Amino acid sequence: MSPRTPEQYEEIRKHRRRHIMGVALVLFARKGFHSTSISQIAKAAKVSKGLIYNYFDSKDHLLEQLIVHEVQQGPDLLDILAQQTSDPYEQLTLLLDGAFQMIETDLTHWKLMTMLSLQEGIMQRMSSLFRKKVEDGMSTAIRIFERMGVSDPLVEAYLFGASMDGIFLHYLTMRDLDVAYPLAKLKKNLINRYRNHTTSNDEK
Amino acid sequence: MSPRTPEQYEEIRKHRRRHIMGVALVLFARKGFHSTSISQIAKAAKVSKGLIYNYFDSKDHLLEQLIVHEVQQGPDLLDILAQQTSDPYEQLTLLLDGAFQMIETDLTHWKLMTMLSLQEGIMQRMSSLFRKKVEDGMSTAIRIFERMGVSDPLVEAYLFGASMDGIFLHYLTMRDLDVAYPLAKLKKNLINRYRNHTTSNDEK
Amino acid sequence: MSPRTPEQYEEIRKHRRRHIMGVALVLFARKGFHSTSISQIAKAAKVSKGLIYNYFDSKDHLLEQLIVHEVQQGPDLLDILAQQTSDPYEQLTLLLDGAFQMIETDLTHWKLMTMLSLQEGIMQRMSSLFRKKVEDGMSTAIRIFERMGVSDPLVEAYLFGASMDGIFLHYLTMRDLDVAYPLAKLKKNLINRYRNHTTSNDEK
Amino acid sequence: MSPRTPEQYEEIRKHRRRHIMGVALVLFARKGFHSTSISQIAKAAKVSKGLIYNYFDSKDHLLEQLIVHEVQQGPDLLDILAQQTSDPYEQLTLLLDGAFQMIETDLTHWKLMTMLSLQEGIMQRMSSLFRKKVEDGMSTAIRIFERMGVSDPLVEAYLFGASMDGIFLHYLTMRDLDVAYPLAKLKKNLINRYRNHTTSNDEK
DNA sequence: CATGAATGAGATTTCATTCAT
DNA sequence: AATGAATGAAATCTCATTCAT
Repeated sequence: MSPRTPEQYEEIRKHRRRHIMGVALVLFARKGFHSTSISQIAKAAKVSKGLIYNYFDSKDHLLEQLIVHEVQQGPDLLDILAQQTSDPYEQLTLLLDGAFQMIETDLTHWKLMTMLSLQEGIMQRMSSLFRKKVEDGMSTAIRIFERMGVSDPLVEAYLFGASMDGIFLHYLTMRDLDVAYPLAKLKKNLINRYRNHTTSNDEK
Repeated sequence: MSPRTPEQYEEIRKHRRRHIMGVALVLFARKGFHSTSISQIAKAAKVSKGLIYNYFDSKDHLLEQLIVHEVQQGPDLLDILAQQTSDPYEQLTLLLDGAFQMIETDLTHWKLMTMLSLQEGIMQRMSSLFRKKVEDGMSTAIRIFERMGVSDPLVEAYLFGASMDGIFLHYLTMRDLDVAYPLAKLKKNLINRYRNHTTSNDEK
Repeated sequence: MSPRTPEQYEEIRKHRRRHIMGVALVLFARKGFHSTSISQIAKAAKVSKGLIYNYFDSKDHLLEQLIVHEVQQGPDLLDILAQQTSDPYEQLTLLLDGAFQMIETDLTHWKLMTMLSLQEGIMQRMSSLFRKKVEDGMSTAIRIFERMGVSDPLVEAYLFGASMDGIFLHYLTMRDLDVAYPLAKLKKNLINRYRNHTTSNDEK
Repeated sequence: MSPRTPEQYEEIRKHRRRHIMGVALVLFARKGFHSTSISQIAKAAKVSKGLIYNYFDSKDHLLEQLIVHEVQQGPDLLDILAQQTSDPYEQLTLLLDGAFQMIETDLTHWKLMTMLSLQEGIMQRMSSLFRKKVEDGMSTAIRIFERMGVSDPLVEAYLFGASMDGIFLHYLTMRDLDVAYPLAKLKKNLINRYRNHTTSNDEK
């Protein structure tokens, strides 16, 4: 009879908002932003089209919120793992473990972000957000490689990051083509590669 | 003013066709398939909308032709390079050279294909085409690594491929964010890495 | 904390109702009926959307109530003024004074009514209401001019009314274009014009 | 077989454009801008909704074009008439004749412009256009009254203009309420009023 | 072979109105 | 009595595709 309290409304809004964003994330990641219509999102989320506009100003805004959430979300996997141990090799191992584990659970996020990053004009709007994120990640990785005594930690970090994303990319592609991809073996190989990396690239 | 021969007409058609495909490739790669309209392609190609339908049944068909052309195009960079020398290390060096050179010229192709491969329902239709392409590339790479005496050539090939695509991906992303990316250094590092790879990952 | 009496409730309702109508009037007059949404009215009135429907059946009904109120409101400025003095010239002066004073305070009402009267299908519904209002106003004005001895009191009344509304219309338009409008001078001129109007148009 | 020449296309476009604008003008003037949908315009013009967007970027743009056309259209009725005779009284008579004749033919234009001028935010965009138009009209009128020896030509011009628009406004309103309006009599009265205006308001 | 006007299906967006609380 | 989340119909707008010329 009496109206809901502001807190209850707030709660409802938060839930619904998350729900819609979750559904949109999956659809955007699966079919791309432009090929996903608001109608499809509404149907998948079992809400009306109108409601989505109650929560987001526009389709673009919905995407933007999604991106912001994604970027703010990942509170630096690197940082967290780096604090669990001080041995850089172990840090790397943990990092790899984490990343390869994440690949299964969070592939949707990764896929969406990668798709968007390839599309002109979408990421640009939020480039500052990203630059920060990228720089933070890189500096952590660089520090690890520094302490491993790698000759050129910066390049090593770049290469490491590229390998990881390349593996993700191939994994995704292969999966869509129904071709097996030896994720586990690649992981083991990468770990081995850095086991006593201290000397691997320095003989020059 | 003599009427053109059928052959000349044929030639003109082929030309036009290629021209339209080229323009479409660039636009698709830049803004994505769905965000590029036929009108935009027509305007960019300086032809009428109607003419495009004279050459392609539909927008989807245009994309399909683009993909087929791309796939058939690259007559295995790997193969070609592999024949220039028999020393596997040199082959790898040439391969890297070729790839890093291509990165500047053919990035558009790579970008489009990668975007499409992430988008559900587009590549699936042509999956057989791709599987073949991928398998061919892989087997060539595997052979190189085999002859270099790497312990697990298959995994090495996968990793190598992933690194390359990861580097491309990062390069593109960074470029869009106006951040410098040390392409040259990465290349040198990769070459060094394989210089005497024979022993690098085998100590286990 | 004693429960409110039914009378108090009634009072509150009346108050709220008027408040909403007042806010709606301003918004309708400013942006037009169709460009003003119930949400905007609710926000401006600091009540919920639902509450508005508690007081008015629909947006159309709200407008209708507004019009009825407006029409019934003005209990004939003309009549009132006419009773303050018996000299027709003084009556006219008072009328002009009143009208030009009202122009600042009640412009919103005038604007809304004029907008609506230009819009097909809105006033028609209430045409009987209006006809009455117009006829009453006219007959009062006609009587004044009659007693001033004007040769054609009816036409004079029409012309007088038209001048007044024309001035309002121009004043509003100019104001929106940030152009000064000599309201005071026009008023003085009008008064002068009728000072010894007895003879002004009769020489024919 | 062969495509139409650019000139033919240009002709088609011009015709259609005018046709759509004509239909839109009538509907906007009748029901107001916001209450008229593109669908209604399309249906009334017997074209598809899409075609309207082929000619106008948006509904707002259509309105804007309409306004620009209207404003540029009337190439100063005042100016034209002013040149037909040098006697200011005759000029005024011609002007009144012209205006009262126009009232029947061009009422739609007048109505639309008046409605729009009352609606905040529509005319503002084009305020410079209007200011110019208004100033031109006023200065011509002022010059006429100057030469008639009126004591305050500026105020007289304002009053004259206001009377005209007021008459139009009332005429329209009355017509919609199915009440007769003595247009002809008002015109005659106005003409008489200025016949020997030279002395009418100056006795003070 | 070539053009671009025209269509119509479907996308995005708005908003009056309902309803559970 | 009061709230604002939720709906759905209708509006604006886009664009692949057709077609007369």
